[in-house]
Amino acid sequence: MANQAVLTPQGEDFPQWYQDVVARAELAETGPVRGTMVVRPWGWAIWELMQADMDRRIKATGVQNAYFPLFIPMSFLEKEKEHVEGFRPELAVVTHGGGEKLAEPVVVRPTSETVINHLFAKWIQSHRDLPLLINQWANVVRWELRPRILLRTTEFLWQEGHTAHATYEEAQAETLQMLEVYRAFMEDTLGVAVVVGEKSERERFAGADRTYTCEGLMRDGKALQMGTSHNLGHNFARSFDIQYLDAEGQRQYVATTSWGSSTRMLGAVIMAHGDDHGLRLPPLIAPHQVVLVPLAEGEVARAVDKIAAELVADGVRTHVDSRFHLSFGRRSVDWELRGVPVRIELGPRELERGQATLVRRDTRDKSPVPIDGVANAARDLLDVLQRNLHADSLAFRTDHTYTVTDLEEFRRRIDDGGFFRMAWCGKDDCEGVLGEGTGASIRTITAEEPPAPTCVVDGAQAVHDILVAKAY
RNA sequence: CGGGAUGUAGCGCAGCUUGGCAGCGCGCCACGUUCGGGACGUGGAGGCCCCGGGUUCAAAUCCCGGCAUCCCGACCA
Repeated sequence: MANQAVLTPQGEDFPQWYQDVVARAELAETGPVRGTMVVRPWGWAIWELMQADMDRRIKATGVQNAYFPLFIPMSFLEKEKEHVEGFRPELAVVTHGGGEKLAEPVVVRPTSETVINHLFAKWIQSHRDLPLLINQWANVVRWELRPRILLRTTEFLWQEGHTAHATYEEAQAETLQMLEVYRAFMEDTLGVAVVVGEKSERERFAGADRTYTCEGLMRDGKALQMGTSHNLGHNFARSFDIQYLDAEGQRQYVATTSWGSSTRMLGAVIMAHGDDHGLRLPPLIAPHQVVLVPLAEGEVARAVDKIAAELVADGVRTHVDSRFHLSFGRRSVDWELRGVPVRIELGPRELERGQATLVRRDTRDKSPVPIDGVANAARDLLDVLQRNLHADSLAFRTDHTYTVTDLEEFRRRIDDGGFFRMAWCGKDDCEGVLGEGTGASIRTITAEEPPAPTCVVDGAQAVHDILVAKAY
């Protein structure tokens, strides 16, 4: 009891309860170099399921996986002016190799537009080579000043998609298609309700024409960017001279896109679904979907094994916790902390009555179920949980989205967290004013009508509906 | 790079003011009793007190210098 942490969200800048869930669910820890992360087996097992699901969705759009180098010549980055200016402050630069000072420093990739576009220029000759749709799963390094475990780490693992198209319009369509892939993944697989929208100019990816984002709302009221999709227009094509011969025999620049999602999503799942008892995992990404906890060895354990076999036969990821040297309470709470969606507990008295206890992690409700039907009941519960977590997340976001028409009201309430929906004229100055002293930024520009006719900042004609929040 | 703090057992910390045997909780190991929501008892293992220098009979403790990490700002998937 003494060491039982209270995981109540603090509403602080970086809440202790989040760190507690990460640590006590044994998901990840900090590496030896500032800001690096170690993903522990349980966290990695979750990540693998997320990765497999995302990978399947990406490939379903016709994208192929490939792999590109970790080291990029500095000169590659310098080819795209905005790009290098955007990333320079957070580059890890290698100056020595093989005991010698390098003639040209190489950077550890912060993202791979430059090296991939360099190769695109070689690979693309004809309009028949287009579209070229590539994705890579890789680790990248950004020397962030303020790392946060899983949410912003110096090194992180992600997928980055890079595509080249014959026209700007096709690139735009690809950008939006991948945004939709992300949205569907976040909502259907992770159970996190997200807002999709475009980024403002100052939030845009360095080198992009247009940047789109999926923003989730975390339990502490802060927004988190969970995936981005960029239309890079002809910017990189010109810098890297990626041209093709069109059907009329004319040389044309391609239009490119890039889009990415990272291990940050693991942090997002914790922050969006975690509660005072630890992690709550959507069944689709739960390494164990059902854990069975027998109270005793012998007859009870054998009955549990039989239920487990039924579940396995049904394709349910099942685990039997036979750590009899630990108390029942410990075994039970362990899986709760780790977020396992459904538990089946069976004791000797229950066995006599022909019943087992079915426990769901989302609500923590327990119910007695006949042993004969408990495997089916557990399997059915998985679908219920998957939907319920999303419903919870959506309800939370709806409850914490406020329309404001007055700048003072916004300033007064922004610290309480949530999305603030408002009308905006689109001017950079006004965005600056919004952020001043509030620490908030425009998270998305949605496709909806502005909620008021005039900009909340300067009273000019409003052209955008924006969502503003504090963010990670 | 500015402001604040901290480095002591695997983890979390006390001890420092006022120098005098290296401590506590958790975890770990052994045995026993337990096991329906983070069990208990007994016995054990585990230390470059961040690093370097200085003061002193004596330094985790005082002084000087360094390094590292964390928190708060600016930057960011």
